[in-house]
Amino acid sequence: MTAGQTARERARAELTGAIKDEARRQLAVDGAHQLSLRAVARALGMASSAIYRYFPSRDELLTALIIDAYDALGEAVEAVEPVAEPALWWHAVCTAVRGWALANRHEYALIFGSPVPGYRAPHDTVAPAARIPLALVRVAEAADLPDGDLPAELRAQVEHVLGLAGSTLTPGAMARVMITWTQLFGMIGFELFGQLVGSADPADAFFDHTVREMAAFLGLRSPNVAHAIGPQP
Amino acid sequence: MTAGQTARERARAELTGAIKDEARRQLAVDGAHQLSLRAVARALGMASSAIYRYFPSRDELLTALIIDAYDALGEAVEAVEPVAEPALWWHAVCTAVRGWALANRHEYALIFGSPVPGYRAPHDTVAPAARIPLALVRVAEAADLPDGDLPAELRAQVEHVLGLAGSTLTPGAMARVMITWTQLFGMIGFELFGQLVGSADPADAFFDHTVREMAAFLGLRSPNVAHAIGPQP
DNA sequence: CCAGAGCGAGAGCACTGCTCTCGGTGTGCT
DNA sequence: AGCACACCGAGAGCAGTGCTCTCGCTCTGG
Repeated sequence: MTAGQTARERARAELTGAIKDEARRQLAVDGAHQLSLRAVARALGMASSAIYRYFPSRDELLTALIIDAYDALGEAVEAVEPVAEPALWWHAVCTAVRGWALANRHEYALIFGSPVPGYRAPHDTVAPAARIPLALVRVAEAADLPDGDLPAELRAQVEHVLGLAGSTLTPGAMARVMITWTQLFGMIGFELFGQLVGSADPADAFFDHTVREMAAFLGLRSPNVAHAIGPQP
Repeated sequence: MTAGQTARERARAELTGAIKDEARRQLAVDGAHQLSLRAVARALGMASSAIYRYFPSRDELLTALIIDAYDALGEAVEAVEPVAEPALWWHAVCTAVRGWALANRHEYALIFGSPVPGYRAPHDTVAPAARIPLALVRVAEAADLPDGDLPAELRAQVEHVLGLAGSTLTPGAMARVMITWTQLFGMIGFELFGQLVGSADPADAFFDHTVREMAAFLGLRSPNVAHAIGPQP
């Protein structure tokens, strides 16, 4: 894939990657707020102004990191191997999301926390962002989920989403997937941002139980042999 | 209430309030990231160094704003008048939360988005933060919710929370309240932070439907349906 | 082989949070 | 009433930031 590139192009791609890597390193340590272009340049031994040859602004660098984070999370989720029993598969996918979030909390905060710059350009991020809910849809499709009554307006929206996703789910089932989707990220966000500190502070048990409850809400049959296969640490 | 205060104390309280008001104004316009102590001082016609007589750092100012925001949201939620039918009351409370969030999105992002400074001091904020989940608990107490099976570890946590909240709910019901709590804020956060942009973008219908579904999940009878199916533990 | 695009470095601007010092002023105690 | 002291506002200053501009050097396509 690097064939046909001039030396300059290769150097540019390499340096772009190095800048992102260093930025990601600082992001993981100090958070998005502390990320400084000058500090990145300093760590790379280059003048701060040279960074602007690769990223026109700090926000553009952050946007690039956001897209990469979406992709990393998407890959982590898609790496979950399908299991015949949808409830178990569901549990594995949810656990993968949480595991990635806990392991990369600043990157998670970058994509699911409050938008850091004035406003994010949504169009570059919407495609990689869709990978995670799509993974949830794939699990749901493996089960035979009942439909459900939906108000007309919502039904139209959901059917449009079904078209985008190329999914065979019924609108009622898709709506429930969307509900569990928001629940999952709400719970993980609360855990990461300290909102559970007074209640379900070590959130493992709460997370595990909630995922099961949401699976039941979705319509996935819950495997009552809980001790057979436990959650991955 | 201002009796017994010296002129200096009154002036100090007044200026402290003025600083917070101006900061809140800038927050609402530009977001937390853009909030600048110097700009606040400039707007108030004072030297930037004088601000530090009232707030020792920018983060302290933000923390004060966070606590105020929690209280404002708490008041908005507690201002919801109880209704005899719990499902309706529930709906009103959830709608109040969303309404406040939409009307004060930067303040909402400040408290429920990613923690802006290195790390926030949690202990000053945990008390006002508890007002919102407590309001949800109060609604749940008005209904006769069934219990549910809980793993031992989670059950212990939930019972501890019940003690803190002084609630008469069963552990199973309390756990479901916590699940719906995280769902509610996950959904609102997704709407505010643009995560629903490709799917349920005008989120009114989705929100409305989800609140009803979560009420049914909780065990509140839906007012429009004769006898909704209760949750299955 | 050479014009022009790409590139790195440095200086510089306007801004930030924060500190320190310096006078003036209101306050509580004697 | 007088006074010591804590409090307060202003200004200068430090270190850091994002970003721009200009200057030479180098690699590249024609």
